[in-house]
Amino acid sequence: MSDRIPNDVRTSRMRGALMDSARNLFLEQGFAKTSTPQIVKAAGVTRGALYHHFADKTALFLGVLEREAENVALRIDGAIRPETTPLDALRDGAGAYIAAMSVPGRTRLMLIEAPAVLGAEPAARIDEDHARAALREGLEAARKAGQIGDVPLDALTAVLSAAFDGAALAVADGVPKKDATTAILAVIDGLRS
Amino acid sequence: MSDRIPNDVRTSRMRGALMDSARNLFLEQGFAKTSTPQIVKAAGVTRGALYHHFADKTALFLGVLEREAENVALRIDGAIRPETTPLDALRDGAGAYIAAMSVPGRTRLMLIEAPAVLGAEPAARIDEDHARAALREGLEAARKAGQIGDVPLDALTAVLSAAFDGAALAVADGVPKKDATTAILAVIDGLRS
DNA sequence: GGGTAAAACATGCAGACTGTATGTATCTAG
DNA sequence: CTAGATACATACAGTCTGCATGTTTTACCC
Repeated sequence: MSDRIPNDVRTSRMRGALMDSARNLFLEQGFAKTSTPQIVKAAGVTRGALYHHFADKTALFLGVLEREAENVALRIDGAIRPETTPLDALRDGAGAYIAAMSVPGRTRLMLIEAPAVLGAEPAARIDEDHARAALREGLEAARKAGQIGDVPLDALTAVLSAAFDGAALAVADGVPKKDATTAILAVIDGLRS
Repeated sequence: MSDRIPNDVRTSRMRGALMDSARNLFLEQGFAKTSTPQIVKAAGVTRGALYHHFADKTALFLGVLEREAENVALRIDGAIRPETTPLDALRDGAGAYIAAMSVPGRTRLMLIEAPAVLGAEPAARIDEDHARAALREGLEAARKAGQIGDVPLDALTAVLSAAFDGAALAVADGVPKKDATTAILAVIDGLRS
């Protein structure tokens, strides 16, 4: 045949297709209720392909999750104007985070299922590499600028990150986005010293 | 045999034994990695008994979870002295919550797996009936007393509840309990108007 | 207190899923 | 062009969940 496809592009296409199908199904049904036969059927391939490219079902989930986290982090970075004060940057970032999380099913995927499927610490590590890193740097900058008091940074990052997640989940549960944003901003502003 | 046992006590004993075994295994291994054969083996009965008393595996999990949430709520209520101001009561409650959550595996069970297994809203409803109710009332009282500003209560409750959870999870992940408490108290104190 | 209905439990079975082992086609490199 | 590696398909073993069907124990009524 004349349609020779190099192995590397073949691989990346297959991995992409599997992750696309998996992402859609995970967003709709969640991880547990999505079976590998369903995923490969939606992608038009067989389970052999899946298990050739991913060690197991959770490895596929991990891949999906990392792409998702990157997209969220991108939207946050895009929302932060460089000339603002650290605390105002946090405020902007909070709004962008809530907005980015309003993609249907995304809160369940990233905030509910990821820790359950991968374990709390591995899931936190993914967040650590993306949105949470921005949060921690923001807090550090705010403290160096004297905008917030002397609170242990690791703990404060964890607590605030969870507060952001709570706001996003509340929105997904029907709380008006405006109210959730008001609440998060009240918490951030409260840190001001 | 002379050891006739009335059905109601038989039922409550069996349900209790199953929930005890399940709780231990869930705390150790998590929900997904705990099989019903394991649970009934630890309880010294068969799967028939389990499926006679519980509709399915998640119903058993629900029972375990409700008992756990009650115990946590009890410890919080016990820590709040009635004569304190609303905001100080919140501070005491926060400490008690973090302490109550330090039972090994409890954060994973209640904060990680419960939303994943039961869904975010049903899990929140359980919390709503226990610890979260106290939080909301505390916030309402603090606002009526003029201690905190005018922030939408539902949203603020959700955000703060998540912040508490984040503190408890951070402790389970190795953050010093003292640091986590400091961070949570900083957030609570920040609400003071 | 005997006997029937109902509840409590045990056993056996069907369907589905995950992960792996093995087979075949396609690509790569010398 | 050919040997070997890589990509994928097919087939299989083991395990799990939920249900259906048995057996035993308790409840109730005459």
